[in-house]
Amino acid sequence: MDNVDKKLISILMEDGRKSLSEIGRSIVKGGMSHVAVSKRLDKLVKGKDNEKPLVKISAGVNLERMGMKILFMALETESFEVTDKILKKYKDCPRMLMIAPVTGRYNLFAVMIAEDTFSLESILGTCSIRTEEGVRRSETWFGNSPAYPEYMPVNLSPDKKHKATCARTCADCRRYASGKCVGCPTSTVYKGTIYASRATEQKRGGQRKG
Amino acid sequence: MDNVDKKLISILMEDGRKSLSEIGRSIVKGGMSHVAVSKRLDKLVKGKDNEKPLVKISAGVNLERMGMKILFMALETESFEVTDKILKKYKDCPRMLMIAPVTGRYNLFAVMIAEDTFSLESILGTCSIRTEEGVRRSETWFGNSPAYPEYMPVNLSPDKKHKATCARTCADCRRYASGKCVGCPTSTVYKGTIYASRATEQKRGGQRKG
DNA sequence: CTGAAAAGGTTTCTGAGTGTAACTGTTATC
DNA sequence: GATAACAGTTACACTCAGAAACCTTTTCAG
Repeated sequence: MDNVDKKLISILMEDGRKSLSEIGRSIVKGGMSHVAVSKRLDKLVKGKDNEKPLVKISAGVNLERMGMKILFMALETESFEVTDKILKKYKDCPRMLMIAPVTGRYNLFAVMIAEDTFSLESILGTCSIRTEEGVRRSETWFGNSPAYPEYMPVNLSPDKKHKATCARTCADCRRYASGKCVGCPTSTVYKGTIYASRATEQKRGGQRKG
Repeated sequence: MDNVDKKLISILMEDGRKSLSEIGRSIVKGGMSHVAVSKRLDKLVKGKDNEKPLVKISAGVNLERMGMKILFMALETESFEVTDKILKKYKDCPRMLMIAPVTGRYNLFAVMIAEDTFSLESILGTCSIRTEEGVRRSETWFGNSPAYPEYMPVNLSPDKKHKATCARTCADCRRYASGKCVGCPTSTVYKGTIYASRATEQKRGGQRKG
């Protein structure tokens, strides 16, 4: 990975859909052919066999405009096994923004998001990592959307075919029943409007095929 | 933003450069024309006048493959003014991964990255937020790259024309002089290989124009 | 309740963008 | 010094994507 690759990544950070030809025009003095840009990008995005690619081009969502609330969690787990189990279980949760093992007064850090502060409370008190077996203690901090980055990957259309990764059922939850929590976006009973749901089905006009 | 938009974002999260035609084929049953997909994407990515766009398509870098180390920082500042000043000053730092005001035992949270643990120590002890005026106390946690997300936006080719956002000069720093810190990626004296530098200039063969 | 405007979609057309193949010039290696 | 690997080029055929014109449904003001 040389400076040209780094410049390429830098350009694609600004606009991930910029055309190869246009990138070629601005990546080096005098320009570079779209074929050369394509070859470089392919190597970065596809990687070698049995290796994770170095780069991924992906859509991010503006958390502030979505009105998302954020939750920082520091946790102490009993063992590596517990940490591993939690990592596996929660990394596909559509509310997870970041999860990382650390060293210090705690050994696991997680950043999660929710539609509103009520749902955030539910995540915290009822259906989340903090209440997992093997978690000794935890500390949390609330916030509005972060100042940086403005855009984060959030799966707004999670698969509803499978059970929630946290293995909990909103339908049986008192918080959900009392209307204090919009529920899990992976469940069919989800009531919010941020993630895909019945509430956000298409309504306005549009010509159907034919 | 309806469920089709959410599906669109979801598809672009997997591959931000997928062609509009291909997206059209998979976004709804029976398919959708590339023109319709384009109109939707335009609205999401460009937004209305005077409004931040909802979506940004961007390149992310695999932190683990880059061997990045991570630093979680919780800080207590004296006032909103101090917090604001720090946010403005540090949000463009190429080592910043996330920075967010919070409520709780601390009122500011930051996640930063470094090439190695020595440089991480420098960030912590010498040239970073923790040592800013108006910061009462802080707590930090070290870690390797996060389990999720695998890809994060990191500006590998930061502008070297301007002064470092933190307004410090590596050339005068003892840590830098003694070889314990690779220095700031925005400076011309940067010695690391992760961000763009003289050490990562192109060397191998290549046909030049003509 | 009615008609215009807005929203969302379609088809068609055309220039711009992209993948493949063949080839050229450097650099590293044995 | 020959050779392989690497990084880039041009040429060409095919695909993609923006523009324009038009269709259908929904919303909303009067």
